[in-house]
Amino acid sequence: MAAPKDRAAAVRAALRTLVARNGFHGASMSAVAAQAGVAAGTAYTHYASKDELVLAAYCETKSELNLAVTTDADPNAPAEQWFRDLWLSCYRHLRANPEHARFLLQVEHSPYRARAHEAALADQDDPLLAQVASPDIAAQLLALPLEVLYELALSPAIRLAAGEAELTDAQLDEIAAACWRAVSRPG
Amino acid sequence: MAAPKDRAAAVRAALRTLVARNGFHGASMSAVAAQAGVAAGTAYTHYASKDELVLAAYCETKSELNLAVTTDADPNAPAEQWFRDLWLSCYRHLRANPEHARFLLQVEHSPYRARAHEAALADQDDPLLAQVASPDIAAQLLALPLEVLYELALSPAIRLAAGEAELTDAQLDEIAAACWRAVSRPG
DNA sequence: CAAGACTGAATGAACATTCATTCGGAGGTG
DNA sequence: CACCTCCGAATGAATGTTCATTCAGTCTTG
Repeated sequence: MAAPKDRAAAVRAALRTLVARNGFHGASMSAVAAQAGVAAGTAYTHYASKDELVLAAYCETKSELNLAVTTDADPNAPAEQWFRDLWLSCYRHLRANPEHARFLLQVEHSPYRARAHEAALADQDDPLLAQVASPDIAAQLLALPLEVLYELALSPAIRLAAGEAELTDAQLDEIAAACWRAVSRPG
Repeated sequence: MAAPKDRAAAVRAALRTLVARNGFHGASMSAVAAQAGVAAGTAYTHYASKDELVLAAYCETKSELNLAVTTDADPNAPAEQWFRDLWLSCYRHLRANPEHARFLLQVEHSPYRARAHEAALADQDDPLLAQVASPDIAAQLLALPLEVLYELALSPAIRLAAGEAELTDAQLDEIAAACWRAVSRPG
């Protein structure tokens, strides 16, 4: 858009913006190209198809989130504090970029879901998985499938960041604590 | 489909099935009509547009869920038990009808979201809201916006029901308890 | 037989994708 | 330095397809 430098990145960002705002319906390739400030054909010099572009934008978005989250949380800290920092930085990163949150949710509930997860795994392994597997932390978590723990713990952060509600710092601390109460062994 | 009685209902069900399976992309009006076993024009005898059909199918799906859930949970029981029954019946109803779960999620993360909520409110008031507002129960919940409590408590039931993972009864009890731990006042 | 439900081919708009063409600059040549 | 030649990125009008919606006519039912 501004910098005529990386047009592929501009196209990815434009797709993310339009999908977040108007859904896949409202994100035709010509609308995406217009939003990116390039010609209709340009997207196809970088991505073979719309599907490929969607997957690339998903991987980029997810990897930015991973970066934000793993930068802020110290896996050697006590598990409860590690989780709190993780949760809050996930929420804050997405609240600062609500389009990212809404795009992620939309892809993850669409038929792209399976292919997107596959592509994201191929793109980079999830650094979060490694941290969760560490003995200190694993010992304090419920013995449930990772998918379930994810739904209880981190997924609320994404959905709340995508929502309209404005939450105070105190509320966020309370919610992060609530998620920790959900996934950690009681007592 | 089976009964040639209520074609409007058949069309709603067909839309739900196709959207759940293939997303809004894969649910063209002609595909929906074919799935419902009627002609392309027939849907328009009952609904003025595709949007109207989507909203009607959403309202129907949501109201069936409401019915299942409020039948099983006794608002006069102790709050913890009330919640457990509520959570489990929500999960079980949707697990028995995974297309309902996937359809709901897909609508709620699409640009239909706002209009769908509006339509569902107009269609019938949410009996859950009344129960949550009752003093016995409200006193034991965290003082957070309802939207937040919903994300922490009931939303995981829907998403887990939409997922592929098979969960045992013991795991379900554990997860329902985890959600209750999240939204109830600790101590 | 009247009124409505139903049909499915027809319509025009919108879409993803293609491709003949243009553009800008890197490198070679005199 | 001026000039020419390439080359891949970028363009945007054109293409063929698919879609939501319509409607003239057929069938059902009371």
